[in-house]
Amino acid sequence: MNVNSLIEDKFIMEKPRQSLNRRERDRLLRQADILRAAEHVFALKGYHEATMQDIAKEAQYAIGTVYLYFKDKDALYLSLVEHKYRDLLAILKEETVKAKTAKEKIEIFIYETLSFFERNQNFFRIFVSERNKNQEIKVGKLRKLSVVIQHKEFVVELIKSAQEQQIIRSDFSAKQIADILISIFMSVVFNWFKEGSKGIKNLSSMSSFILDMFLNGAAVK
Amino acid sequence: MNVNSLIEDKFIMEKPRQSLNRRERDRLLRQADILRAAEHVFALKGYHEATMQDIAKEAQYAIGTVYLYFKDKDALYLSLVEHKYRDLLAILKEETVKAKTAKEKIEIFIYETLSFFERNQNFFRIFVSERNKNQEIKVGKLRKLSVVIQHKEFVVELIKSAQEQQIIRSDFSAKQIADILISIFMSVVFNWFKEGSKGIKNLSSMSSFILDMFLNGAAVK
DNA sequence: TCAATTAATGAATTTACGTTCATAATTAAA
DNA sequence: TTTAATTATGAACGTAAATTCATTAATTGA
Repeated sequence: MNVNSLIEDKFIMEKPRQSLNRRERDRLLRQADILRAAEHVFALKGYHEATMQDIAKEAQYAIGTVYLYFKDKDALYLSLVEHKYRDLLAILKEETVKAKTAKEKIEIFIYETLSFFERNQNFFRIFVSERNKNQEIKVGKLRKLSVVIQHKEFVVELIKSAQEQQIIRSDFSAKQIADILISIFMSVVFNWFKEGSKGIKNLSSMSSFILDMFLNGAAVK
Repeated sequence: MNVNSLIEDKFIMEKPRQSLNRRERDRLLRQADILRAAEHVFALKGYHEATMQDIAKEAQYAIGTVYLYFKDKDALYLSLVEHKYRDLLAILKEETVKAKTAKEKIEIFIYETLSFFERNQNFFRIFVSERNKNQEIKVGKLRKLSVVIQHKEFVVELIKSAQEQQIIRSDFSAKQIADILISIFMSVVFNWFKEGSKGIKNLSSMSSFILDMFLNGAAVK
């Protein structure tokens, strides 16, 4: 073992490492392809009625290929939900720190979430059904993802600090009120999507409607 | 054909009619058994993960028997949803006519719906998922039931008359606001069930919380 | 260019139901 | 009690979808 052989070795080692990295990149791109297709199909049909064949077709791969990238249907679905929630949470955290008051934070939360769903309409349907899954006693085989829980906790924290700042009523738990905020939000977004081209509301006016409804309710003042 | 033969005929006709009625009664009782079991299983597992075997077992019948009473899984599910919605709607209509103002009607609506779901906790889960089905683009094979639509329309009418009486804001459609009311309602009921024995709130206090939240929002006044 | 390695394919297999149906048990009629 | 009619049963069947795997295609390295 002379110096040369060591250099040689290192050189040899480097190459596979390089090509492995490229492979990994390609692999991720293809995974992303499949995730995009899955998002579309799951949103359209829901978890149970979406088939792996549907997803493979949408992604323009053979069905076997899908299984090279995801262990099974479950893993594919969970990976999808996880990625999207992660993106959403990252945005929310990044944007809300900029605000000073709790009320501003809630405003930003609503605006950024709306804007996220405008860009990810398909995911909105998955978000809704994922949220309902939390509400079932028996969640089938699909485990509750930690990002989903983190997202929920994030909203609860927003409300909690608003309660501390006397902006939100404290006669009910932050959890209860956070759920109500999300409920109102989903109801409005759903109607927005349903109306489609007709009721093109801009994000700001929708944000303020949701905030107004949440803070002040539906009564004539 | 003399008079006697006519009388004889009538007598002969009567008997089968009688026994048919008893049979029908028995049949309905057994159907009700199966519906009860189905309600339990569908609530626990959701439509897709509930199996006919599960339902048969819960009802303590063999699987073949279930098919003597319901054409298929779909028919069983739809029959269940239809029965329950019918009951709920009947109560709501009966009770709300008693009120004079639109606000009173909304109060009664909330109270009676809460009280219905207290008696039909299993059905609440089905109600929630049925409601989300309406929100899907592609509803699979399960058709949208007219009772479900009627229920929705009922709520919209409540809001519409409240808008006419200047109780509810009119800057958004009755439909939009009705959806928000239902959303808030479901969120609160869900939390109520989840808390279980801990947070035993009585119906009246919950009703007034929902109404207060809906009319006045979450802000500190 | 030519192995050799890696990735893609989709037919074949497995599995999990929904649904049917020949058989048995029960009830009613004679 | 015997026979006929009705109801219940669950093993067997069919189907659709998830998953696997032998084969083929593409890529890489020498």
